This record gives sequence, structure tokens and C-alpha cells, in this order.
Amino acid sequence: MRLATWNINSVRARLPIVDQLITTQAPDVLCLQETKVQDQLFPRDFFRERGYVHMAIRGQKGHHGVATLSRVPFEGSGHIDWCGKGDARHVSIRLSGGAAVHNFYVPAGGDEPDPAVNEKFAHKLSFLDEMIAWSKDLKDPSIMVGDLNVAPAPEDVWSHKQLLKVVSHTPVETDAMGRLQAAHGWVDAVRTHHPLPEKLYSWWSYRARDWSASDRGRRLDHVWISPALDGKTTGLTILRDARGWEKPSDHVPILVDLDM
DNA sequence: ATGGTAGCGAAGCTA
Repeated sequence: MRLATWNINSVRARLPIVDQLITTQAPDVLCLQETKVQDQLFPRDFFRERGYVHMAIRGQKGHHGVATLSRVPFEGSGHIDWCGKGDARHVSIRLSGGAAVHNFYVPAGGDEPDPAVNEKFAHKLSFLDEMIAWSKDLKDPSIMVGDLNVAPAPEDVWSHKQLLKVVSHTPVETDAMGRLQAAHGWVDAVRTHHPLPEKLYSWWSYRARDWSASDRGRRLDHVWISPALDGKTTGLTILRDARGWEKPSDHVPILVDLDM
């Protein structure tokens, strides 16, 4: 089974390159973040026509939004209302066989990395704290994917030194990511297949003159699996090329092949 | 130190 995760920064604006991903990579399960559309306006027919007839969609007007589209049936879906804000930042499905797929869009956190003056950063830290508590109690074999908006290791950013005070790579965030990983024994499947110290990015700003030449990227998108599923991933690709596609997202897809 | 781009939805906010 092949699973893809992708922050597409508007599903409606990105249909041509979603089609390109489906045609060239043929994922069975597609986890999208930042769909930026209300559920009644979600392009269901587009996915249905391409065989993704099983859909778990959770959107809201204008911002955020996640969706998991699948060619293989799933047994149920759900979501958690993180921080009690009603944001569409998480949707889960249960695959036949029992494994859950949790699709996340963690808050970006604004610009100022101080929770005392920036409520968006405080929200991000609270969200991560709730994920830690949830992970401690998590029993089911699970796959957690999505835009976690944290680049944990020095090799996950273009310049560790220059990003230490930039939201996404501050010590308080990377520490939280470490505690999140430990809380369930999450295995970072990207690093299983592309170990440190290889530099890896999944996001490049729209604001660069030449994203590829400057290559100032960050690894914000993740595929984590339960210890019980360790060894079930047979391959994993960060599709850097997609950043150069026509009218791209600022994030690229991650593809993981699972023996299950 | 600053500003650069993109999407939503129709001005400014978020990223």
C-alpha cells in the first residue's frame, strides 16, 4: 500500500498538480492538509473520478482543513477537537486490518516565538502538549502523518544557527517534538529511510527568488509510525520535484510504501 | 533589518 501526505495550500487551487501526483505516483491513500475549503465545496467528484471513493473530509472556511482520500475502503473515521477551538486540523481513519491513519495540520505558530506575547505560538505549544498526552494513551498501531510545522533536527533546516529563534525550529518546539516522539515510541519513518546526517526538507518558502538555488528549506512534514509497525515501510520518498511543478504548493508530498 | 509570495474572499489575515 502506498500512502502520500501533502500540505497542498488549497485543494481547489492545486487540482492540476494533485492529478499529476495521482498519475505519476498512484498513492492508495492521500492525506491532504491546508485544503482551505468548506466541506460542501470540497471537490469530491474530482477524487471520485480517480478512484478515491472513500473520503474523510474535515474543512472550514478559508483556513486549515484536512482530508484523507482513499482507493481502499476504511472501516471508520473520526477526529479530535484539539485545544477545544473547533479548528479542522485532524482527521483519522481506520484501515481494514486495524491500523489507524492520523492526518494532522499542527498550528504554524505565528512569528514571535514567545507564548506570553503571541497567542498563536501558545496555541501551537498547547496543541503539541495535547498530542503528547494523547500519544501516551495511544494503543492502536498507528500511522501519523502531516504538517507538524516543526523541523526537529539541525539537519532538518537549511541553517540550524540562523533558525534557532525562528518559529518551527526553536528549542521549545524541537524539545516538544522529542517528547512527542517518546510518548508513544513513534518511529520517524522518513529518517528510517534517509538517516541523519542527510539534510532533508519538505517545505520551501514562496518568497525566495529561486527556491531551488537558495535551497533554504525546512522539514516540516512527517510520517511517524507506531513501534508495532516498524519494519513495515518498504520505501519512502520526499518528492522534491513537486516544488518545481506548475503553480506549486510550498510543501512537497511524502510517499511511503507499506507492507500491509 | 527588511521584504519577499500565495490563497481566501473580497480587506486583511494567515502562512
